[in-house]
Amino acid sequence: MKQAKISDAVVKRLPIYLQVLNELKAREIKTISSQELGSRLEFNPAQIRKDLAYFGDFGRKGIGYEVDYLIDKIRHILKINQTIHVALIGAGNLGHALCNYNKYSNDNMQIVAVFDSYEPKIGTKINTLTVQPMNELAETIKQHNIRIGIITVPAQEAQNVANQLIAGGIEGILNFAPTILRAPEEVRVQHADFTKELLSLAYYLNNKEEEQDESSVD
Amino acid sequence: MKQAKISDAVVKRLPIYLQVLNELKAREIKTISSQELGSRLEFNPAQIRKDLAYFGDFGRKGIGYEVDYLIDKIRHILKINQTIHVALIGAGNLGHALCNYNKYSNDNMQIVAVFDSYEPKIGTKINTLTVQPMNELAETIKQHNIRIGIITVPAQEAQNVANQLIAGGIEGILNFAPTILRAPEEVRVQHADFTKELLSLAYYLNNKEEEQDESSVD
DNA sequence: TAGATTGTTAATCGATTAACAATC
DNA sequence: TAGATTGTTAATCGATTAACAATC
Repeated sequence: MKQAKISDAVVKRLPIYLQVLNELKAREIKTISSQELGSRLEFNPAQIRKDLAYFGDFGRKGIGYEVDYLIDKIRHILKINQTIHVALIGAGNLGHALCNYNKYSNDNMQIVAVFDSYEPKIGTKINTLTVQPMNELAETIKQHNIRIGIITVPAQEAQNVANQLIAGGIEGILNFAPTILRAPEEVRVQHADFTKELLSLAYYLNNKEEEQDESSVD
Repeated sequence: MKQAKISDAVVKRLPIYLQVLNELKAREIKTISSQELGSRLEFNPAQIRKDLAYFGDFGRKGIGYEVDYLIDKIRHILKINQTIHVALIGAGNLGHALCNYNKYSNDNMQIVAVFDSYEPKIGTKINTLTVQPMNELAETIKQHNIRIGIITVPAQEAQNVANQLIAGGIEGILNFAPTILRAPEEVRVQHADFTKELLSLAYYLNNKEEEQDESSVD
């Protein structure tokens, strides 16, 4: 265990490990080696061992990692052993989708409040939650000890919403709007913009390795 | 212009550049330097110049980059000057959200068919599209020259859907299901799993730099 | 014990950044 | 011309991988 500063690359991989481990658990596999975990993920086994070793000695030489134990450790590292309260701003289709995801996932992120600025939506229900007006945001954040805000409003409104979240004392933002948000350093902003994923996917369509063509761009 | 092989890191940044450039264009800014683009994105200017220079000499010394011209070039690189046909599998809330996004975005990705395996959904409409049964997938891919498939089904069904897409001759998959998909090398799979983003966000909540605590994990 | 696999150090690889000649 | 900014080379930094002693 070192607890130097952990690189973003490592942190990004932890949820991936967790995902596979959960699948292994569901299949009642008790133990896994970095070798095998690596082959499932197409990751280098040494990388996996190194990533995990940043946080502790979770494995056993000659044996590997115990699935249940490792799940628990990673959940602990990611803070999802404790429940984290989340607010969602933007009660559109995407907002609905996220609320549903929420129901089924077994991590302890919980959307506890939904907001929208569009008058007719206020007071409507999403599952058990009632859509609230934006002017209740700051108060609700305090009341429910909300630490993360998810932004699912159109791009033009996103910065404004972000500002309100920040003013309300939020610690992290997951932004689905296709725009760059400005935020103070102490507020972590994560961009979950699938249009970017889709566009970079497009790049690879005609660029399958050797068939690259000097003149293609120009 | 070199056209060696371009690293994933570079390709990931192109859509980000495009996004900012589009915003600049909307504000009728004609020209931008790597310096200023960098300050908006908190990217290093040299990195931006280098990224762009992989694809051509798009800038002008002493001046910077012409916004319109650069947009056009990046769109070209990403292949979104041409329309790319997309199929969406899974007509839930997330599927609906993506179909709507589609309407508003100005890139030429177009969802031209929607599929679902759940009987009652088949024949219902999402905007102008009619939800089709899975057994029409392969045929429709060919008919409409569909190159990308978006998977928005539950995790347990995702691999099965992916297999059908692959069998149908798809070139790229954008997977929203929180599971690892197996696919042959020539099919590019991009994971757009926001649960992972959310989880890594959680990590940073209590780990704000110096307040890190040796004993916290153990 | 012999075989397997970890945790970790050292070597490699690749990506980012600094610096600067070229030039608009 | 003088000032600005590119494209690109060289230097730096960081992340990945190989290798192996420790040990279950």
